[in-house]
Amino acid sequence: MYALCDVNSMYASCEKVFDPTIRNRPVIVLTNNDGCICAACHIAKQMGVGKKFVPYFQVKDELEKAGAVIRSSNYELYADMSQRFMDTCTPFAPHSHIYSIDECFLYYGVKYVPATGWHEHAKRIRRTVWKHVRLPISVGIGPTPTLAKAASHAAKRLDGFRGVAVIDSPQIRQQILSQMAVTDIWGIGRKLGQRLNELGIYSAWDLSCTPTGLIKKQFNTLTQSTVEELNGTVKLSWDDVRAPKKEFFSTRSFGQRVTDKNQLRQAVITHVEIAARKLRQQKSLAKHLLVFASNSPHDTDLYYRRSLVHSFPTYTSDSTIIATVANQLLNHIYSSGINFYKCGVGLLNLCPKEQHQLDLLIPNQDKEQLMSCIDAINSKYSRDTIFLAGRGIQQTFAMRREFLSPSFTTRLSQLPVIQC
DNA sequence: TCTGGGGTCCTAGGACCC
DNA sequence: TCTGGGGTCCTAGGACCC
Repeated sequence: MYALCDVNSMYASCEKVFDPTIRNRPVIVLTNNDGCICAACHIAKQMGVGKKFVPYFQVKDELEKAGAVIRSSNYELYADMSQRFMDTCTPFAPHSHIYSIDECFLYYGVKYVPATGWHEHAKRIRRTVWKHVRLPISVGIGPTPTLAKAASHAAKRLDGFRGVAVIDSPQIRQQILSQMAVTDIWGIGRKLGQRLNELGIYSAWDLSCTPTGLIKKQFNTLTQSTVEELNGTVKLSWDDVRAPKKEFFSTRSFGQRVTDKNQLRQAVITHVEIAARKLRQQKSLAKHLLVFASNSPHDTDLYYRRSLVHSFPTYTSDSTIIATVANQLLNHIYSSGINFYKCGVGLLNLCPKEQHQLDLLIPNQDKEQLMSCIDAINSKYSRDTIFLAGRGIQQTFAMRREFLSPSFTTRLSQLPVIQC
């Protein structure tokens, strides 16, 4: 069996943990640069405000009228709370996999059944997370990852489940899938949903009843696997769920437009550090580096976007080597007179470090010890303890975060204060 | 006054080669 | 001069997820 533990409105819930004054109010959290809405607590949802990913300025008045509390994204807080959540969930199963900042897959193997039964087990996970971390979660359990996802959807959205759903019989499977739209299924988005609707397939249950042959013919094997998973056949094995990433990106829009080459360079180097750290964390090496920068399509009719790909002579995960190349590529990407709005880097074409074939003629130039030393120090203290000088000491392109809450759990100076 | 997220994977199509 | 097949590599853009 598979379980999916999922924090309800993660960012909004994190904001409420250390601020009792907003617990009974609608809370909205914005994306980077306070651009769009990215989370709304259940009170906001009930009031019908806080639709995900609409630009904030477009709904600002509406939110004000509803008396909503607005918060900027506080990733320091969410990342720390996420860690606590994961640490609490993972001991409940022999295998676990962190799927995203607010979701965690648990895998129990094929035969295992908890002594208390699945339902009680799920409730225990939920209660424990609430007790230890004060975050509300949903737990969905099912025989395949896709059904666990569907169960978690039911646990969160459907009446009568109260945060816990277990798909352990054909009846309950039908009951849940019939109440879900096809687009509520993991892997079925807007476009696929439209095409399925045209075939008369509206609910998840409709899809599960569609012959897989037809789906394979009209769509692809991936969608076919989804249908089989809905019917209880495991197509996404535990290894698939945990498959290593094939590329890593770090990109961000600026708080203010950037025109200065040096500022753009600092941003790109920052992204190199972030992407390279992810790469090393996965114990992978990259063959290709992509660097891009662009203006905003909203600013002007003349959309400017340049991206370049560099192929390293040998696979690498060395931040200094990657940064040097990124810096060179930037010379061809930068153009004066452009109001840059976004930039980023990608590390592509990865291979596992232990499978890497060394080149007979090109010596390996990765400074592996230096990189692991930097990673060790930065993970022990702060990400910014040791960094490449090219990133700059005083970055002037900082994000706009007008409504930022304190980093309650990660900065001594911002610890919550209880007044008696 | 200004304000429009971030990440990963896949595919179609073009360029080029033999 | 035009045409044919098949392969690789690269790029842009689409689709999906949170």
